[in-house]
Amino acid sequence: MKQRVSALLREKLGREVVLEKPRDRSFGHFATPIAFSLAKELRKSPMLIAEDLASSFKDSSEFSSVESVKGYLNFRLSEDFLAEYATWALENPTAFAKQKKNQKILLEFVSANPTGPLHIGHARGAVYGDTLYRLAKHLGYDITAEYYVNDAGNQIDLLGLSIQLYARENILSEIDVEYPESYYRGEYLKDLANGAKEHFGIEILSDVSRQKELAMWAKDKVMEIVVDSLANTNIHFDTFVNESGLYSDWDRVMKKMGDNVYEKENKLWIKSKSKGDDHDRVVVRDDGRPTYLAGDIVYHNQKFERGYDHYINIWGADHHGYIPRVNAAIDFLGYDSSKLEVLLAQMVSLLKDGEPYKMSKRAGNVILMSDIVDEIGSDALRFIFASKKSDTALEFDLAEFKKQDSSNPIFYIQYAHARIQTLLSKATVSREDIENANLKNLGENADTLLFDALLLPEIVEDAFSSRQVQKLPEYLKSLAASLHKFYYDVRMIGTEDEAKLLKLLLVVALSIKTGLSLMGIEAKDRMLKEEE
RNA sequence: GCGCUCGUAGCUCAGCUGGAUAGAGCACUGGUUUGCGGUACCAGUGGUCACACGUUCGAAUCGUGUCGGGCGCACCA
Repeated sequence: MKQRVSALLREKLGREVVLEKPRDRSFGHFATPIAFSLAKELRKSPMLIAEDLASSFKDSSEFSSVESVKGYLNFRLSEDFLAEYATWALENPTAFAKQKKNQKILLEFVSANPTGPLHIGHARGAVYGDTLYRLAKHLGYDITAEYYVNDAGNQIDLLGLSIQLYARENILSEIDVEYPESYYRGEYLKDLANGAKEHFGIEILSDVSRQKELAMWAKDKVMEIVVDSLANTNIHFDTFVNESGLYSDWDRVMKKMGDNVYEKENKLWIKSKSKGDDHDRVVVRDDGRPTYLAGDIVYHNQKFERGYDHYINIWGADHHGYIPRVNAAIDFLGYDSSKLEVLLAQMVSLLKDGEPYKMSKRAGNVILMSDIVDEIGSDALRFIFASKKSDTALEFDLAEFKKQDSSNPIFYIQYAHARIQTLLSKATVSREDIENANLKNLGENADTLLFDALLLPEIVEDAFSSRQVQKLPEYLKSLAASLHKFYYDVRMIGTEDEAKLLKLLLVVALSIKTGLSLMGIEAKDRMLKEEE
């Protein structure tokens, strides 16, 4: 709709026009302050310009009125235009708000180390990434969701060690097991230790020389746990790339970097400082082991060789200092680093009884994503995280998070959808009558609701292109509110307008359902009643 | 110290490519059924948009500075 209106304006004025939502709906559907910016050039008062423009739209069929108010230009779409659009949407529900973009995007997110289950901090990036993915898919982008598995390096050795330590104390009942500070703890080690015992035999639990073997087996098991808990939240990946599989390409990639790599102190460095990084960075240590960055260089080379138009990485905010060196490496490889967009998901900090609650994988007191999902459900979790702007640090109380009442708007939205289904089931007219009804002369309230429901395509486009996923839940909340209000203001069943009013509700339901599905949430047809 | 980022109602957060009286939910107060699930609706209380200066016809929004919070400043991932 908005596109249509801007196109008309562009034609008329020969320039791009900023369209905005009027503060008050009585002003119309769209508004523009264009007259203010024209005032200077034309040396006329904004009021006069707006008047002139308004009268020039008198004959257009898209608008029922175009008015100038205090220099603003307010547009009201015609009933014909809205009715036609709504009818089209109902006839093509799967095409509603869809587009066909011509761009191949690689989206990498979560990419948590396979050393333990996902905790609540990972959930934020996971929800954010998956929502972006769904939006992009709907908008017709050719997008791939990828998980980078860091299955090489110290943390994997540590996993093997941690399993053995757990087993020695709890399965082999050794006393005086000494724990280094950096080992992992947590319930999941128990399952891994028992699983290893079954798979390899009990000896592997105490044989230090087999730590590596144990770790390589365990990290795959951990990945199964991770994938499983993501799936429980409706998050799926198209591809997984293992760090350990990338190093066979090492020599070729280094050659590609040319003289941007040099040797010093028996280590290998890249000249990232010349690209704005604080220092040059080590990629291979003097004992020959590659650093974390080494893996990322090979990985990003592989990404760019696969030939996408655009790359998005979602990282935790604590990795932001890492961006310059990765960009430097991409440039050195001969690719355009501006094609890589890094989105940072800010930290999630927890409060428990009003006190900051420190999670640490190594202390074993992490709040697992799967625990929260068990407790409040995937829908509520997704809604909460998708509602927050990703670049704001988030703080919440654990108790608050567990509440399942109206303080969580997902229930409010679901209720709106369920309410519509109830009304439809009580209809005294046939489904066919409803679908064929003419959406005209609905009255002001209904007209407003219809317009709100048809706004979804703009929201989806905006939410994705600005990477501001929270715009979708915001919209759904306000649409649900409009619906609830409408329900109280207007009686539908049994009235002579029943068919067209229910058709209007079908449009609202379509928007809610489509919007929720873009957040990985399924719209409910009925709410479970409390008590029996 | 340097870099990134945030600072909007008691709380959790929207609004930020400058534009019409600063929004929502929660909390608090008071109301709403002869009407389709009251898990809802309506109304009210509550704001120097951290502070200062600047740009502008116009600033929560842009710029500079100050203060405050978070994160980073590894050959850890």
